[in-house]
Amino acid sequence: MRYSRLLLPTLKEDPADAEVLSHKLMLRAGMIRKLAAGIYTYLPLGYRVIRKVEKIIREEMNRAGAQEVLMPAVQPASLWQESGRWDHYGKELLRLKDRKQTPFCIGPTHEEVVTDLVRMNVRSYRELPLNLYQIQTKFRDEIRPRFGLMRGREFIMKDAYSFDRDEGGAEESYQKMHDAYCRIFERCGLAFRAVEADTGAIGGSFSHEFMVMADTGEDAVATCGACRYAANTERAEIRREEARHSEDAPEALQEVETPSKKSVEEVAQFLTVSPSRLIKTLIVSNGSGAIAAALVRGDHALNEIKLKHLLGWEEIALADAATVERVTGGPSGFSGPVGLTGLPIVADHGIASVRNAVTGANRFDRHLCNVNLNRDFTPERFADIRMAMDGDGCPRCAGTLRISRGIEVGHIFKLGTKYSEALGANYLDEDGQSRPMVMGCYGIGVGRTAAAAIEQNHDQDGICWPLPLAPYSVLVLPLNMKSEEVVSLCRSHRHTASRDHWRQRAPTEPGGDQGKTVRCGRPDGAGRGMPSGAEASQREEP
RNA sequence: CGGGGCGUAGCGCAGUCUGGUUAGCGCACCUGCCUUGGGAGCAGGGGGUCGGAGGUUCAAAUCCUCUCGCCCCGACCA
Repeated sequence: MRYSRLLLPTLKEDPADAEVLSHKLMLRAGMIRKLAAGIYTYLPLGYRVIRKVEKIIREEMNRAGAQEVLMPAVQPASLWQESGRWDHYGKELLRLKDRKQTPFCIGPTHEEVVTDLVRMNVRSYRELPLNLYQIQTKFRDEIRPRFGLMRGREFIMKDAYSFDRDEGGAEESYQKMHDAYCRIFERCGLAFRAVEADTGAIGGSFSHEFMVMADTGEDAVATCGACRYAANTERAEIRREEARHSEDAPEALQEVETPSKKSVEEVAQFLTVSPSRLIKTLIVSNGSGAIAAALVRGDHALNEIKLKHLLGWEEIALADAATVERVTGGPSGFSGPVGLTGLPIVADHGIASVRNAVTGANRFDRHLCNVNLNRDFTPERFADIRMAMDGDGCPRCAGTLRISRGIEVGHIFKLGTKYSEALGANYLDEDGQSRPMVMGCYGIGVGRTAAAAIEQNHDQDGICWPLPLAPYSVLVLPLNMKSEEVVSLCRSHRHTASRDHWRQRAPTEPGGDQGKTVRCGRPDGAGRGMPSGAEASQREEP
């Protein structure tokens, strides 16, 4: 491709609406343009990068024995009603009607469609295991699309679905995908980690996320320095420390005035105690009537997902002010466990060791001091319901957890029989018995992977693509247009140039910073992350 | 959906508070000259229904009302 013919609208300044680096650089390097919130056009350069990511994915998926298909983006509501997700998926599911008023949706994911396909066409255990994948545009009507390709509403995703005879087979399929994903992200030149994750709305029994480590990542990851344990903080377990009871003797309960001091910091400062002496009481609701109280230490944060699973709820949110007032008798900000009745109280393990604690008094501008477990209040159960923090104990070994940021570029789930049972995807085993297939599903955000590569590979001058993702591998740059020799050499090889070729042929050896870029908008292709490797000139090398 | 902010040329902005020339500036774009070993220079030029609708006024980018779009902070997720 001749550089001068390329549709490559570069910008010298950051567009005002771009926040993160990968978004800014992709816009400035002329790779993407926005059509609407979270909806982007891929320009020639950007699409080449996308295609390179896809190519790596295809090769590794095929190598792992998966077969490529392409399923419809528009899907009948009836299938989603059958799986039960029409009512549960929420507003992210873009729903529409055709001219006959039949309801449809635009696929945010394809468990329903692929399970339907398989139930109609696979009958025998002889046909299993089966793994089908596709690379396709998805639509999720995200509440807040942001950061360019990092969280779009329309986005390109590779999704794969495995079908096995039994749990053992499903675990093998899962492991194969795990390994394939590792190869894919390695080949993309990314520093990543596979971490244990929550299964979220997709459902299923366990899952791993593939995180590209980057400070701008939206997810927090807890990793152990001593063993291989790594988990999303949504899920990360915390080693239970032996409760170290303080030596302090329990003192008499005392109510104190704390005028307009609501937050932990305010109260701790006002009463001159450490935040770890406070016990936070959070009233949560499942949105359909159920409420519960959660107790965590003042210096800890509630993990709503852990609590949600513990309570067996489908949804969880902090209760609104009116609900808090109704169940505690006091305004929000002053809740406490003492005298709290009529709802389940769950306590984090961390509060077991707190003596003479400070809690809300369930009265406006009042807190209680010297609150003690079992004397003043008794939780119904203790559990791990808080967020892992830097320095917490690893649940698997004696090591310590560290928290870092990551971008979720891939997610694999072991689904079990959730969808095969709902939709009747059964097969006949060797004994002629009908059994539900055991499923897994596996996703990669293609555009997000490209964006993550930029977050991880850039310098002050622009994008430094890992070579396997670079839009072009060589930029031939004739530096002396007056020399017919130089010009004709460049012309004659511009279609066939490869890096190796140019190493042999070009009079000038590429510089030491191949694949690296110099600046956005520079005429040598720098800043778009095109390696400015080969130069043709007549100057003698020193 | 709650909270905050922004819509003026392709991009980045000024002008709006305090209504009043032909709506400006930088980059980009076009033409000519010149230049060409790292984002050239000089001269000239094109491009705006000031997000939209309604209102107030002799007069609206500017004031009022409504509306649409977009961005940021929280719950969702590849």
